[in-house]
Amino acid sequence: MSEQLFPYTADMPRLVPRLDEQESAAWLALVSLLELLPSALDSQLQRDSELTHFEFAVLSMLKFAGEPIRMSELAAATSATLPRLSHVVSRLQRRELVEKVASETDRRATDVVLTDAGRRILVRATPGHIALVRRAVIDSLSREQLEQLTAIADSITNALDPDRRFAALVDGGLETRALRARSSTT
Amino acid sequence: MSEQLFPYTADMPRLVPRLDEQESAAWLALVSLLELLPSALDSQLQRDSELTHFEFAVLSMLKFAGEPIRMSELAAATSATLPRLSHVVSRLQRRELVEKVASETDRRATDVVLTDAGRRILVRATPGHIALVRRAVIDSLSREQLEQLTAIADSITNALDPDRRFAALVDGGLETRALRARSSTT
DNA sequence: TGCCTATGGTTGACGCAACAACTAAATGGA
DNA sequence: TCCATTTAGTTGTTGCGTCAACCATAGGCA
Repeated sequence: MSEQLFPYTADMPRLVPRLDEQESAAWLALVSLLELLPSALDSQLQRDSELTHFEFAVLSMLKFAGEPIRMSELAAATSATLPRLSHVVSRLQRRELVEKVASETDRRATDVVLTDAGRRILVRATPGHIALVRRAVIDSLSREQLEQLTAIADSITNALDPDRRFAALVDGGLETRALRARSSTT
Repeated sequence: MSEQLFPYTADMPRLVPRLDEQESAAWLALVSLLELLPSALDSQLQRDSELTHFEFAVLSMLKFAGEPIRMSELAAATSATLPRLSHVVSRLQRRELVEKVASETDRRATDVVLTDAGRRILVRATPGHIALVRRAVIDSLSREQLEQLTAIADSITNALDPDRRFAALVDGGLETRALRARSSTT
């Protein structure tokens, strides 16, 4: 009788140990999540606000920062590559949701700011988005599971990006900036 | 002093409650994961085996099943839409990694099987892929966290797809089939 | 039998992302 | 000062995914 039960436990050269049943279950569950959740986010935002989830994240970060941000900083904050961000920001600029400003301190650099229109779109898009996030994620989990999820996701992203090149910058760079920008307008 | 700390706690119409700090942390961590993990999987597989992660999943499911599978069944098993799968299977067919067979019982339906070449590619691609999955996910987590992850991911996918239209079919459809197919060749 | 709807799947157009190649400006020596 | 290297960002190409439209068959049911 064969022991070959799950796809990822299938026979293969044994340089790397196969996944046991528990590991396999966790991985398959995660893979399903990786397929389903992003499309759900994109289609809700696209339908209701003509934004991709990534565009929404970019606008959110800009609003959070409250002042112009370097492209490279924004890329790190959204876990994206610079080419990707560049294309997205160009599109958002064409729609007049953001503005590009040449940096004065470094003439290679580009800073990005949210326009008023961008802010309006974002504010309008947010409730529906949060509703989905709640329905799909937050409300399906207990408080304990929320903490577990945070720890688990952090472990994985840390393994994928040990140098924190794509770290969310919420603490560190952006956060202190955001507070500064905010207090200066108070 | 403003309490506006995280993007998702930003002010907005209050029809839907904002995320508190714990919810926000979990969500941001998950979003980073959703950006980083898929690209890591795709780029490893692409580099080493000229496969996307989704193509790998399709081939895996076919190997697991051990016999021709309905397109629609395969779509559910891989959490994909039928158009997406159709395109992918056509590409895989062009590369002679899978074969399409007209079903005899239902003349609208298409069944898909792994070719020998497809099996070889898959076997060659698997160790490197598993190595990444281990390095990034499995080995970063404790046994307890693996169980937590399974439960959490299942809750979320269940909320996103309550009718289980995109359920992995590992138990139920495919599993029993796979066992049957396997015992018939013993 | 004939129709009507539902199901299974394919196709083409369009939009977004990855990758590589490129320009321009800054930095760090010799 | 001059050159080499690194950093910041943009652009073009190519490939994949989504969506809508479509065709063909199956399954009621009158």
